[in-house]
Amino acid sequence: MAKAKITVADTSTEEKIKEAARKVFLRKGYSATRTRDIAEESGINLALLNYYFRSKEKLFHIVMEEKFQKLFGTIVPILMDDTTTLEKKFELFAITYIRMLSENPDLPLFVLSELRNNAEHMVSKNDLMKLLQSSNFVKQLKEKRPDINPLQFLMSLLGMSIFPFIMQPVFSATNAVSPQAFKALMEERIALIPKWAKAMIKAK
Amino acid sequence: MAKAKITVADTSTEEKIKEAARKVFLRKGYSATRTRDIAEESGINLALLNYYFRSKEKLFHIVMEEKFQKLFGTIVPILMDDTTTLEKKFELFAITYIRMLSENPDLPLFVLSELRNNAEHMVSKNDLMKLLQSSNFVKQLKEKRPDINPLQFLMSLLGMSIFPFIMQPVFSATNAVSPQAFKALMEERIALIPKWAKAMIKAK
DNA sequence: AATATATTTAATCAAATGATTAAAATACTT
DNA sequence: AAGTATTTTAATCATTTGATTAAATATATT
Repeated sequence: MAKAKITVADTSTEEKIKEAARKVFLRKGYSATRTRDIAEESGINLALLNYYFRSKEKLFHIVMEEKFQKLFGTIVPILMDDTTTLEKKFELFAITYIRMLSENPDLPLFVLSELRNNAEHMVSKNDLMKLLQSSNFVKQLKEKRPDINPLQFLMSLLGMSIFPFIMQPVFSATNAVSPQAFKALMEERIALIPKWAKAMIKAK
Repeated sequence: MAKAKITVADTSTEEKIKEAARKVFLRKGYSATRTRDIAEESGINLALLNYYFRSKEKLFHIVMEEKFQKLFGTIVPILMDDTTTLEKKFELFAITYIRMLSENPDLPLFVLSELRNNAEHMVSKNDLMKLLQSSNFVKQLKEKRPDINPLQFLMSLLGMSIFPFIMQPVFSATNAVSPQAFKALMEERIALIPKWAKAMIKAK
């Protein structure tokens, strides 16, 4: 009944299940994932999943929390920094975000599509948007372009960065863009996005 | 055994089921949707779903085909048109696409997230990308900016347009942007996107 | 070693779910 | 109206699936 409190360094079973859960949930989403998939993927007995995490739902919540943080938390420090110029933020944003997404290509679709159904899974929900609203990035945007809602720029930056990864399934299935070609496109994009962002800021 | 071949104008039951299927599938996705949900939503007996469509899978496929076409087919005529300038295409694209998405806000997340799992559901897959590759839009982009892969511009345009709708669940759940405010932002975006696109094309 | 505690396993439950069937109701044809 | 085909319904199946239980094994504690 009393869970594994002692076994702190135990990354063995519990962590194996979590790792498998990350993999399967991210690939198939909550509803299409069977607890048996996770058990099989991690090579453990099905009952252990419930022994360690009580339920599919609870395990999912842990994964979701991690991934939400990864998807949106990554950019926060960059946008908050009040020692960098707006232009520099564009550059840091692009390189950080595109690189992170390249290593976690199914992160956006996972988080955003799961959020659609269960908004209650939204972690640190109030924090995020308020944080961004009060960021140095937003302040700088307002100074440069007081005529445009900063959210418009933010959505564009995020969209230009995230959207290609959301489209990747389409590219793959159509054989239009090979994985290698996609990777190259994303590397090229790291330079393009800040260039474009600067042009957008100036556009009248 | 012989299905309804005679009743062609019958939009009654069959169409009622399809309409309910559109609604439920789009809101919850394939896996989270139960055939009983669709039956209840359309007010019909569960067995009728299988009577008319054989299986959940088949019914889904019909809906998916429609929605895929709507998400990507909408822009094809605009991009193919060789009587309009590149700048005009930006404008037509933005107004057409944003307006369509405003009326179908959960279209992108539905199509793209379902496509992730079942790429086989991709309809007219070869056609789409080849069509775009040979479009007047791509030709014009190549002329103006031979140094940049046209796909980079296309992804940005699509991303800037589609991404806000994919983010909508986040906005709603965080109470950061009310539905009315979102609608206003999107209307504003209809003018912003072509302006930005023009600036991006010129950016060196 | 003996005992207690924690972990793992195999078997099983109960509910949910996609699908089918046989009968009833309705519509159509002659 | 009678007969035939189509549509609809209620009941039921067979699987799947999340979860539990009780026993077995391993690990720690004394």
